[in-house]
Amino acid sequence: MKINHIHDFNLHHEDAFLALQMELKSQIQLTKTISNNSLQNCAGVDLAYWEEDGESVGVCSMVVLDVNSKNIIEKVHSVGKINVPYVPGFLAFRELPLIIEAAKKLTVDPDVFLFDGNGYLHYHHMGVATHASFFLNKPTIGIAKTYLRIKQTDFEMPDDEVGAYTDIVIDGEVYGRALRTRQGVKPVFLSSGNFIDLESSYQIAMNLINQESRLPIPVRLADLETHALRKYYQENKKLAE
DNA sequence: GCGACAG
DNA sequence: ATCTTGTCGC
Repeated sequence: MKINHIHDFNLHHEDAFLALQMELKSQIQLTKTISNNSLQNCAGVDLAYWEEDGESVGVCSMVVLDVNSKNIIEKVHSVGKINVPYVPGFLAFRELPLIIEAAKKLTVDPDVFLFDGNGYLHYHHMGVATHASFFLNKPTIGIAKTYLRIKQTDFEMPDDEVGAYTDIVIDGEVYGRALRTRQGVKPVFLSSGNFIDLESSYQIAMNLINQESRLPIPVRLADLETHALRKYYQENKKLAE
């Protein structure tokens, strides 16, 4: 698929990262409603890391699912050296290079991308799901497994029922939801990435939950895929020595 | 010094 | 994210 060129990553300092986040946050659009009926396919995105010759290496995999049949339409991935360290609030800068590289390999255009991480639920509304949307030009949704505490605001635990949620409100604004995707399992933290509203994000995410995981199927599959790919690359590395 | 900290 | 064993439950 075609990728927007909005900026490169030759900037490696937090103040530059912050300036870029402030610039992009003004372009976020969270009013669009997207119904499950209008959805054809949905992509899940995740990364895994390991060390190789003292360097950090990562693999990003995208799994595209047909929303109706729940069948896998396409799988792509990218591998490469990771040059940016993880800093809370700046995850996108670490993961985007491989995300973009993987997206370029897609032959289908997913209607929506689901990310392992936050979107609007972020210090500056610029989680990886939101930031990636500017490159992908597609609606994105963020699904984080642990809570990112913003302005000392804790989340309210939702009831232990499938689909139950509590809005995460900070300074009077709804950032996202603590969402119980499965009964008896810890909630996930849902937020819009971009080009979609929170309620649609919720409906789409819940429609992709099965008994396998608390994560939407495409994200879960991408998660499994990155682990399998890491194992594959590490074993090939050993064979090469 | 201590706690916080998406992945 | 990753390092790791057993263990409880469907």
